[in-house]
Amino acid sequence: MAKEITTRKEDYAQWYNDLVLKSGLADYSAVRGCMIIKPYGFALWEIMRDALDKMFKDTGHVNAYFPLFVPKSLFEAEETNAEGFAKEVAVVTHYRLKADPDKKGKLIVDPEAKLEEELIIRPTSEAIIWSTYKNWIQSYRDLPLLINQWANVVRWEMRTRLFLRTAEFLWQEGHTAHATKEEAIKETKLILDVYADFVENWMALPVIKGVKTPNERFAGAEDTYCIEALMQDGKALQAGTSHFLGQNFAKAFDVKFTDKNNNLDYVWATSWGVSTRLIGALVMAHSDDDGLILPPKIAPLQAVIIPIYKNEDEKNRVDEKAHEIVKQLKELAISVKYDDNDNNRPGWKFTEYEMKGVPVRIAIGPRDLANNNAEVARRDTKEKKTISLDGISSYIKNLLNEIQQNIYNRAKQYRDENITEANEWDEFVKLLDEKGGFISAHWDGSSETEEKIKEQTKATVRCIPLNAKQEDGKCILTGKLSTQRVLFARAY
RNA sequence: CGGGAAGUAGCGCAGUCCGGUAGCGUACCUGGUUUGGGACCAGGUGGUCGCAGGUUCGAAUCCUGUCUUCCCGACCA
Repeated sequence: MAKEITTRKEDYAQWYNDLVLKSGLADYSAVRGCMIIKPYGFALWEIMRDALDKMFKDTGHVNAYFPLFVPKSLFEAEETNAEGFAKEVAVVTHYRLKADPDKKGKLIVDPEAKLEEELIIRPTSEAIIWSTYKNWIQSYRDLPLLINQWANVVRWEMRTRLFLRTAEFLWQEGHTAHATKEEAIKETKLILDVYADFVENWMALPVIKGVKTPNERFAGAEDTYCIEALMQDGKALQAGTSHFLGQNFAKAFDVKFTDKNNNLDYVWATSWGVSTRLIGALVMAHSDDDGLILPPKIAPLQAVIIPIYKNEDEKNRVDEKAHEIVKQLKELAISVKYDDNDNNRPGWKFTEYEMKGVPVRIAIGPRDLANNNAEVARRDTKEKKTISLDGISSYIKNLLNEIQQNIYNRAKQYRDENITEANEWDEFVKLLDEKGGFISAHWDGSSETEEKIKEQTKATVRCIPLNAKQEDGKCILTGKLSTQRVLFARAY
């Protein structure tokens, strides 16, 4: 049977869906817009989560956990934030069901059990966390407070898409409190660097660090920093955000501290998060028609060994060699599986592990045994080589590093080739329609202009790059003066 | 929330116009032959046709209502 995944750029959404569903990462739930992360997908998330978690801890953060339910009165305390999320929160209004008097075996919401105050299911946890921080912070000695939480959140989106936009998703959200504005801004940027480091070095996905325009800013933030990545269909994806919240939440929740000079002041805050959306980014950035391509550093399985045999005797001889290789690879901390399941034939296994994105495949059969060889295939280039069994483990260790680097280089080359400068409006529109990717152009800095550009082209300012050089120019739409280019793109 | 499409076996679909025993592919089970890129042969299991009403001797099929999902917009990480 031929592989069912077919890629055509115009059917990118369908291709992406098929890939996620068939590679064993996730399923759709019967509950609208929610996803089920399958064991393989969760293993991938665990690796990503553990790597990030370590990076947070290495930078002085600790984990905690806060409630799923947020009383409406707390939720509405920070007005900008509340209004920003109001349209997409799930609301709990009752606390009990009862038997339906009209239909046997059915239940109805008990009208007697209406809550005095509705509970919001967190779309993000600023409200519940800051109402708690109020009690935890009195003095500068309590600061900085550097807390992260791994949790699920719910945002009732009109339209959902596996991993990229689901009604419920898993993420981490950091919430920190600081004595000074400078320290809080430093924290915001530190986390941005952590995110960029993780996405580039673990996920092999190059990103652009930047600041959001006021239109795209997180509701309740003073500044939103972000990392932006480019997908293979030319659309941009926001991969992570880090917000400088100023004193907005401290004021809304009355979180004050006494400083060294005995002055009372509001604390300065940050919040930051990345979600299971990163898995979507990974799939869309690296994969091909044959399935997933996972960077070795986050692949749940880095290598797989597939035996080829015609009878028991051959199988026994292959087994012996395979177990030796497994042992050697494990000594080098390489995750490996010997798939000697007799139910599937070798060809089936080849296709299966390619679909799952396993970086390296080792095949051993009688032909190889006779020559003390194995066939080693790499997923990123699909190249196959015959390698001597002597020293094969170190060969594979090097190969994994090479694959990691190659996947990154490939993505970076593609990304760089798809950042195009535009200086005229017609050129700008043409580039968006025909080439896609990031368009680097001047913008007059006004929300109205950004809004007009979005209406006419569906493109938004993805970010104002942090490392942008200063350069005089004219706004792509209005012709007004501008001092630096910003990145536009159509985005997910 | 606006515009389109679809709900029939685990999955993918045909059948619906024109009402008359529930079909195909795949998966699954049994036996045998196979095994270097998703094997083949034979036999078999599995479905109150999304749900609720209605018309009819008879409804997957016609009518009414309803729920859900997908796609395209607006919103969003």
